Amino acid sequence: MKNKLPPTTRSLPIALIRAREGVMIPIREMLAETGISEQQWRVLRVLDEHGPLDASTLADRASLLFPSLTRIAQSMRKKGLISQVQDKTDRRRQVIAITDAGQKIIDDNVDHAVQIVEGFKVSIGEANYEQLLDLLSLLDPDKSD
Amino acid sequence: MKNKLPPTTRSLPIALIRAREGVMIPIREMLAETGISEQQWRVLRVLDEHGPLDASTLADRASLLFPSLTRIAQSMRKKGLISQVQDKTDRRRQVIAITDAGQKIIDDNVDHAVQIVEGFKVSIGEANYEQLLDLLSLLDPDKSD
DNA sequence: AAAAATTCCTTAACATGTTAAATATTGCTA
DNA sequence: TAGCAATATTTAACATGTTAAGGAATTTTT
Repeated sequence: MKNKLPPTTRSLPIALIRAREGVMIPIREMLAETGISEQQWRVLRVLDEHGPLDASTLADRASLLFPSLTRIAQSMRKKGLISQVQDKTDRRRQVIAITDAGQKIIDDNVDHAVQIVEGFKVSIGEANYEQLLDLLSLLDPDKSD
Repeated sequence: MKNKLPPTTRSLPIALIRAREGVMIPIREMLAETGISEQQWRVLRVLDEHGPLDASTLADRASLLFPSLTRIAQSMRKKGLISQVQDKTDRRRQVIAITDAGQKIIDDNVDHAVQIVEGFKVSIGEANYEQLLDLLSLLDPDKSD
């Protein structure tokens, strides 16, 4: 009656959690010094990459659920890391942009972040690294799937 | 000054989150019918697989942080899915075991769960599936790393 | 143009993630 | 054996994940 399922050590959801734990260790170390969370870092990176965005698009690109983004945006506004203004043509939309203070956090940590990424490539091998990203994207619900 | 970092679409932490989202969709559907959470399902599966365990080992194998397990175990006890007794030789330890009611949830859903796993293998290819698990284990902090 | 449906965002409520502090038990050491 | 360190678990506090409900603005329908 047992053993129909793969052992938990070979379970895809658990493997994804564990891999994420491993990946986040050095990143958390970096962010601890800056005083922002991993999610806030993602918001800043997406805004840096794409420029001002409406909240929906931002949440989507930063892989945050909408209610989470609402709260995170509130605290980031208080810290002065982002600005948020109503869109003039569609007043339902909130347009969020990175501020100078937010940009400074990105700039101050880019080198360190690049170093961390390089560390992963060295640790598991560049080819494995790229292939892992390819395989993961196969599971991404927003892509071909 | 930009573009030192990979684009967020090619970021390993974000790719791991998105992949997990995709993987969890059919599993959440299954669990919604049973009334237990994804974490509670992991606890049941680990207990089914290994038998009674002390809380530390259980948390480790279910990839849960200790405080999370404490709360989850409380609610699972209330539901009658697990039992929890003090270890007699070391009264600091709490030994947690699956109950008949908990076992029934596993038994009632094994076939569905197996189907979901098969779905992933078909969707991305069996070889890719196995290789993905191998690559993910390279990032697991509790393993070789 | 008024009513209904849709879209975008916020709020609410509860579970979990995360870090730190507190508690209880055991083991070690002077 | 009294006292201190180490271990196992719980509790606390706050951020985030998750689902559902609510509110405001826009679009669609009639």
